[in-house]
Parts: sequence; structure tokens; C-alpha cells
Amino acid sequence: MGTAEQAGPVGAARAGRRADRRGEILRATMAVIAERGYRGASLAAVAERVGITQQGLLHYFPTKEDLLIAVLEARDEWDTGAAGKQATSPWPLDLLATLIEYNASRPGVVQTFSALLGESVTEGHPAQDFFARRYATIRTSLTETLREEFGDRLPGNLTPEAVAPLVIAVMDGMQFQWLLEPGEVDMPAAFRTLVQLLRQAT
Amino acid sequence: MGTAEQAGPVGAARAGRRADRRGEILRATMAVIAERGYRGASLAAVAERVGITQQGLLHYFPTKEDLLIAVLEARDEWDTGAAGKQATSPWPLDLLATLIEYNASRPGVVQTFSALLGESVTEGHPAQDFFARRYATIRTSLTETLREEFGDRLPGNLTPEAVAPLVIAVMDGMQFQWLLEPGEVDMPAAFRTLVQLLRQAT
DNA sequence: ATTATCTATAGATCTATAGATAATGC
DNA sequence: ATTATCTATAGATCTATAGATAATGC
Repeated sequence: MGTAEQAGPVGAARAGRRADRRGEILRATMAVIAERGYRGASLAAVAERVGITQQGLLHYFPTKEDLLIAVLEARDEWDTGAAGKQATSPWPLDLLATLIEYNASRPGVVQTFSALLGESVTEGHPAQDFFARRYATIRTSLTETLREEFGDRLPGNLTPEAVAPLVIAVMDGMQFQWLLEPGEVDMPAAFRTLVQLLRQAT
Repeated sequence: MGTAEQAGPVGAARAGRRADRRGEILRATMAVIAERGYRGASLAAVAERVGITQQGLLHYFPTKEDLLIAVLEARDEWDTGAAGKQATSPWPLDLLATLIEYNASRPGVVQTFSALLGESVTEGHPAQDFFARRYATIRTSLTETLREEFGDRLPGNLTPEAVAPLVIAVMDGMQFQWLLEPGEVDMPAAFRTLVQLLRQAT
């Protein structure tokens, strides 16, 4: 969902006031989550950033959890949108490398989702489902990618199924090292290193 | 946990009542952090688990942050202790694989530190230094390990320096996938897959 | 009318301080 | 004496509900 446009006035006013405000709130929420995590993010802090009161914010998102859900949905749309309009089409490794370079230029977004990922392993966290589903989807898609590029066997006689979770782990794990010591690690280079490791002759 | 030995009889009472109590508190703290993260962990929840009041707890650790620091110090000791008494001696890859198998049998501990790692990327989190230092140390040590096993060049003509961060990223990243979907991923197997990838002939 | 915000506030928590009381160790 | 805990409480927050008021769209 997300696009709740009653909009559709005369010309076509992009998204409507309400949708604009919602977008503004979502961006503020992501920023506050990056700074303090979801549990540490207060509605008041988000509202202040938008320039309204905490109660005004609840007019758009009735509960704090609704706000988080909306952030996760926006991410879902971004993911599938960036995947070239087809949620199912697997990304070639080189395109993934490009995505990682893009991420490296947006530390704020990386921080928001790394913080959420970390929190999501705690009991009853509302983002648990999101990340579990996301991993399942990405593992499947990446397995397909690897099979297309390498066939049924990769170097070391490994299967695409076995290697896919590794590739994902490298992407996630590097984000933490990079966020903590941006000067010490080169996230895109690390991914290229992995690709090089995979592509060498058997 | 569970064993709350006030033991310490005549002979030489291993650690003393106070030290026992502190240990008990630290274990309770780790459990609560695993459930709710550090920011979400309340002193009252930790105290309740120990069976004292929140004010009683502050007798042992004057502030909440002191409590976290103590948990991180305990982890530091565990790390260097497990490293065979020598903080500097690098672990061979096969020993690392064993460590990961051990971790796979202790989801609680993994969850505590994964949650902390995630939180640590948020602004001013008190565990930031701990994880930054830890990564720096592990990267150095693992680089040495790789150099000992492979020399200056790994498959794909890669350097030990370039590969070390990857290996760490795999370990961290796999923990998140495993915590979120324990049935779907095999953490020790993933690490063995990585080792296999590294060890194949060039 | 509907939508966007605001003021007021209830009801929970949370961390930390102050000071009392009971138990333990010399 | 020192150590372990407790009761009482200050002072901040936090989320969410209730209800008023102003602005916008037909």
C-alpha cells in the first residue's frame, strides 16, 4: 500500500498533501531509527523532526508499530522496484555489486536497516517477520542467480544453495564492520573480493 | 544459569559471595539483553530475574551502563580465554569452525551479542568502542591465520588482508540468518563451505 | 464534512538518589 | 564497620486516548 492517494485532483497533484506528509514522516522515522533503533525511537523525536506534535503524528499512523510497518513496506517497494520491476528476476552478481556501491553512499539508510536487523532478533520484535521473509526471498533469488552464472557446481564443488546464504551474510556482515569503522573497511571492495573468489577457475 | 551457588564453604570459597552475586547478575543481564536489547532491557527486569529489587541491583553496578560494560568485559575475557590463553595467537580455520559449532549450541549467547552488535551502530551507543576494537583485533588476527595457511596469496590471487574481513562478515551475517530462521540455515555448514571455497586449488 | 493539528492528560515505565534496616566479618 | 537489600520517591519519559479548533474541499 503506501500510496493512499485520494489525490487525483484537477491536473494530477503528485501525491496529495496527506501522502507528502506521510512520506516526510517516514523519512523522519528512518532517521530516528538510525540514531536510536526502533525501541529507542520515540514518537516525540520523530514528530519534532517533522515539526508537528507527537499527537499530530498519530493522526497519520495510529500506533508506533504502524509507523515501523510502513517503513518496512517502503523498503519492500524499494527492493522490488530496484530489482527492475520484477520481484522474481534474480540480479546478476555485477548488478549486486553496483547496488552495494550505491548503499555505500547512503550510510543513513544502511544504518537504519542494520539497527533494525539487530533488534529484530530480540523477542517479539515487530520486524522479525519482515527480515525472515526477506532472507528467504533473497536466498532463493540468489541461488537462481548463482545457478545461471555457474551452473550446478561452483568452485570447490559447492552448490548454489550452499553458497547463496554466504553471499548474503557477507553483505550484512560487511555493513556492520563498515558502519563501525568506515575508514577501515571498503564495503564494495569486499564484495568484489567475494565475487573474485567465486569466479576463479575450479 | 540456574546454579546460584552461595556455596563458598569453609575451605576457600572460590569467588566470594559478592563475586557470585555479580556473576548471577551478569548472566541475568545477558538474558534480558537477548530478549529486549540493551536499550529495551530495564534494570527492574534484570533484578526480578535475580530475585532482588532494582535498587538492590544498583548496589553491585551503580548505573545501567556499568552493567553493560561488565557484560562486554566478560565477553572479552571469554574470547581471549577461549583463544588458548594467548590473546595474540591466531586461530587456525579449523579451530574457528569448532568455535562456530559451539556457538550454534548456545543461541542465547549468540542472540545477546547479535542484538548488541545491531544496536551498537546507533548514535552514541556504549558498545560501539567494544565492537570497533573487537573487529580491528579479529581482522588482524585472522589475516595472520590466513597468511600462515595460504601464504601471501589466496585463490583468485587475493591477499589475506582482503579476505579476512569477508570471513568475519560471514560469521556475523550467518548469525542473523540463523537466529531468524534456525531451521533454514546451518551455521557451521556455511562456515565449512567458506573454508572449502578458500582451500580449493588455484 | 473532512482533514490536520493542538492542548490536556491518564497510566505506565525508567533510572537514579536518599536513607533505613538487617546481616556478616573482625 | 561493612555489606546487602529494602522502602520511598524525584524527575523524566513514553504511548495512546479524548476532545477542541482551525483549515480545506465540495
